[in-house]
Amino acid sequence: MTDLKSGPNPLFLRHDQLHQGIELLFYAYRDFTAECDAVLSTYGFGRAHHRAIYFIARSPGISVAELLEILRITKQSLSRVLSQLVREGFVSVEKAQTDRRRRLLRLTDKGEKLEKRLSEVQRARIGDAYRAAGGNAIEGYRKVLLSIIDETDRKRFVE
Amino acid sequence: MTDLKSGPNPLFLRHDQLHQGIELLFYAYRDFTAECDAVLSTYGFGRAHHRAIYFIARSPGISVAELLEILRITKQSLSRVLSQLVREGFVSVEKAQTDRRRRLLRLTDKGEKLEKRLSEVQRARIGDAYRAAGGNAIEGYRKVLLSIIDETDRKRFVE
DNA sequence: GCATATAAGTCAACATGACTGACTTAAAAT
DNA sequence: ATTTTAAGTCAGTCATGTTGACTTATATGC
Repeated sequence: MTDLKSGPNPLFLRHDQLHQGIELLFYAYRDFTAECDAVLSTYGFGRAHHRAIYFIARSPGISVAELLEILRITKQSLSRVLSQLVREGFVSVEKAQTDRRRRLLRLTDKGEKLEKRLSEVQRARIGDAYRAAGGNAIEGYRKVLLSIIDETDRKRFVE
Repeated sequence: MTDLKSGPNPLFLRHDQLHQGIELLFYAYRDFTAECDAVLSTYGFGRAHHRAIYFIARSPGISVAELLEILRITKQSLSRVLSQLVREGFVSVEKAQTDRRRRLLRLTDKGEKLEKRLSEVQRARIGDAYRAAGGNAIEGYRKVLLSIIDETDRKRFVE
């Protein structure tokens, strides 16, 4: 495994450096999601509900199709959690004015309360990490994760 | 949401900056795992098999208890995938010499072949991202993710 | 206006991966 | 000899993902 040089790129990466990067992502995701999972379970919800709630909160009035694109799951999978969230009064649905086939999703007051609670937990964790790592590191974190993401979805992060 | 200053910490973080950090992690994890999932499904395996294979490869001779600590799942969940991997000849088990209750796990040649294939996919993705982001960014990525991880597990990354 | 395409929802069936709690077995430690 | 530990197992449950086929309503293009 003692790789030698490989081309003009000055950035030489050993396997163990790459594995460290892989494992950091695994452990961070594991711990990042665990906290909210605990809150959600007290509502009888799971991670799938959280994802729906989260992205509806970011884009009030998002359509079902748009949400499916973000989550990359099947209509059936989303429909299960979505109809549960609507039935229990966390999410409201209204027909779009221009295209009345589209159903636009919004959080109700009850939904917003839950969303705030969950987002506070996550903002606290990432905020603490950002502060511990420092401003320079944040930019690096963003750059690397953005490059990991499929090219088609990177445009979601233009500011 | 136009927060004003908050204390002596010079690093001021707006909600939308934190949400960007949260979403980067979501999309990156989604895309990072998707590629391997496709390979695994051709073997009739899932993500859980991959995680076992991956960490056995990193620590040949790891015990079941150690693996459970890393994955933070129940014995039953691990046992299902592990016994499947052993039955199909991807993982071998031997009793520890000193403590014969402990079962030490190793990849077989067949298991190593699969592991190499999966790791190559992941190393390529993270390697490309590292190169695209640059050496400085890598350090930032590491710092932030390390701070997201539960304190008890950070020691896994001392070099 | 009619044919086609699209957005959404639904039904049935299934796989995977997580969980709990209780129990067994073997071996180590006290 | 008793207790603790490591591992495995049994039985049942739940959440979240999948597929494929079908319906309904609406929009769009000819």
